Amino acid sequence: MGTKQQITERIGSLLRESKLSVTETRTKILELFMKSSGALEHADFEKLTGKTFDRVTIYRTLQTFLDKGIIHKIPTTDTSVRYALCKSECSEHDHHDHHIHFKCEECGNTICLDETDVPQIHLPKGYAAHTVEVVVSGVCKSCK
Amino acid sequence: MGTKQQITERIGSLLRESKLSVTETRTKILELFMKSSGALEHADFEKLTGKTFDRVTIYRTLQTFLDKGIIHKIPTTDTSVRYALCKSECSEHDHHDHHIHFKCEECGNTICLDETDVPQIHLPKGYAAHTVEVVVSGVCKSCK
DNA sequence: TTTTATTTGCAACATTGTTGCAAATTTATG
DNA sequence: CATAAATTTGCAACAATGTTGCAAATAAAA
Repeated sequence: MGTKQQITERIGSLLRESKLSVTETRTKILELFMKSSGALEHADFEKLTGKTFDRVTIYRTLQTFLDKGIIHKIPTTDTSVRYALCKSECSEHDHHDHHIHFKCEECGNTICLDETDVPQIHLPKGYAAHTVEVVVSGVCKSCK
Repeated sequence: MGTKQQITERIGSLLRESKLSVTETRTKILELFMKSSGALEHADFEKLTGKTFDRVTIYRTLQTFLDKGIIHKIPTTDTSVRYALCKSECSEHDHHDHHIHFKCEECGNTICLDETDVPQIHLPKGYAAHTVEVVVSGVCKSCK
């Protein structure tokens, strides 16, 4: 984890690497991602920051992070959109998140299982796969 | 496929089997599902029916169909919710849709690949899987 | 420190989804 | 087939979520 100071510095470099200005909103939101054990959705940021930031700013910040390959979206069957930090190998035009996602039916948390590879899918003839998204629902380690 | 007459009868039985009244809205929406090659989302119904039905009625109809196991949801990374018909083996408390979903990046269509099984996922110790959702993006047969 | 570029917050709006209730339709009953 | 009972529908009103333009504030560059 590291001290608060170290985290702030790490966030600073991450933003500068992505050619983004280092602002309070961006720093705070990245901090929340790093502290969190799982994926976050828009509403979480308003709660966790106590409405310090405008809704619009949060939307725009998340979009910017997506564009720069800092975070990725996780598919859901409801209208919420969940986001999680990408691994360091991701960049603006190249996502390398070849992991699956796990949603716990008990605690509601969604986490990235970074060690669990996305399986090979054997598609019918004529179909070309580009990306494969896997979301497993069940009971997580902590809730078992 | 069958004649219009036959489809209407099939829909009637399906609704009665699920202990639902046979109404115009429900018949029309099921008809659209059966005609459609892929998954549909709420907005499609308003378009396809030419605003014949109230938004609220469509929401409630889709929810009812979900509850009865007539349709299922497909996960997405945006705020839209996509629905598709379940296979005949599904019932109110028992879904048996063990297939993957394919979203074409060209035509935007989402389809159920009924012959393609959901792969076994080997989770880390401590995790219990309940359902596995797989959505593959790429280029479909027709767009290739 | 000043200039320039970027980001933020506000207002206003668009879209999507929900709830209560009266009217209309469907199903059950005599 | 007519009527009663149950269910479904449409409307109005609201809540939540997401978007856009623009002026003020902040960060980066000079």
